Amino acid sequence: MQTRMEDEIRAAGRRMTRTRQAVLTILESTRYPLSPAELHARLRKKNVAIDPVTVYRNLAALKELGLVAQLKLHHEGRFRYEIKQGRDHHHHIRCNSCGRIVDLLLCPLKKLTAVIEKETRFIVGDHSLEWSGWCPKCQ
Amino acid sequence: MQTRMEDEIRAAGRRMTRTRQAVLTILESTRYPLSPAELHARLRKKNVAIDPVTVYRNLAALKELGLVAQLKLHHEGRFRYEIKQGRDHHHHIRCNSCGRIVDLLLCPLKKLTAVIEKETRFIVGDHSLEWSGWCPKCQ
DNA sequence: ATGATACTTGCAAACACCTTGCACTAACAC
DNA sequence: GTGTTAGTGCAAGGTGTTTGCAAGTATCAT
Repeated sequence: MQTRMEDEIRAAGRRMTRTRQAVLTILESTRYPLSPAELHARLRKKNVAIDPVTVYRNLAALKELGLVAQLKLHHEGRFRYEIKQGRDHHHHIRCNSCGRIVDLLLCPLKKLTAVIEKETRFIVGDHSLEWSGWCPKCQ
Repeated sequence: MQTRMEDEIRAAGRRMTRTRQAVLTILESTRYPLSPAELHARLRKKNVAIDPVTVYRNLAALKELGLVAQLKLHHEGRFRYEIKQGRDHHHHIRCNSCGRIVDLLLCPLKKLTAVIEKETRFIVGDHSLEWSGWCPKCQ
C-alpha cells in the first residue's frame, strides 16, 4: 500500500524521508482521522524524533498530493487527517463524551446534488457530514 | 421575537444589557451564520461600543441558553453563530470563491438515525451537514 | 429611591492551533 | 561522490478564542 503512495510522492518530485515515512505509517494504521497533535504524540511514542511543525508540513504536502484528506468535525476547533487510499467515501460519528470517532460507510447524499444545484444555482463541489452522539461506553 | 428571547434570558437569571440587546438584533437581522469577528464589525458599524471579548462571551451565553446555534463550516477555521428561534432545521452551502453562505431548507437525514444507532450502537444526538461549491457570481 | 448582590464588561494576558522565515540537513539524480 | 533542492528544526508570528481581575451595571429586596 505504501509503495503506491511512495510512487506518487516521487512522481510529484517530492522525497520520501524518514519522517514522512513515519507519518504515513501512523496514518495508515489508524482507523479514524487524527489531529496533528495526536499524530505527533504517536510519533513521539514510537521514538520518532520530529518537530510539530514538520508534522503540519507533511500533512499539508500529503493533502496537496491528494494522499490524505483533511476534515473538520463539527464543534471541534482543529483539523483532522486520514489516508484516502483504499477507503471509500464515508462519514463520521463522534462521541460527545469521550471523543471517540467511528467511520460510517454510508452516504445518503449522492442523489441530492442536482436538487441543490437547481435550488441555489451553485455548482456543488463537496460536502461534509457528521453525526455526534454518545458511544456505547459513555451512554 | 426578541421579547421571547428576553424572557428566556431573564428566566435563566441572566441580564438584558445594552450589548446583549445589540448582539441579538444583529443576529436576528442576518440571514446567514456570523463569525464573532463579523458580528463585532457590524456592531462597530452601528456605533455600538463593544469589546471583541464581550462578543465571545455573549455568544457563549446565548449558546448555553439554547438561543443561538454554534456551527463550523468545513474547511473554515472558526465558529459561526445563528439565531435558533423561528428557524427550521436547515443546512448550508458556502461558495469556495467568495465565501457567500446560503441556507438550505432541506434535510435528507431524518430517517437515518435509526440505521446509524443500530450500526454503531451510538445514541445519535446531532448532525452537521454542509456543502461547498461555487455560487452563481463566482462560476 | 437606595443599597446589596451577582451578572456583565473592558483590558491585558494567556492559550490553542496553525503558518512562516531562515539556516542547516539530507534525498536523490547525475 | 557532488550538486541541487526538498525537507527539517527552531524561533517567531498570526489568528481565533478563553481566562483573570477590577470596575461597571442590571435586577431585586427593602
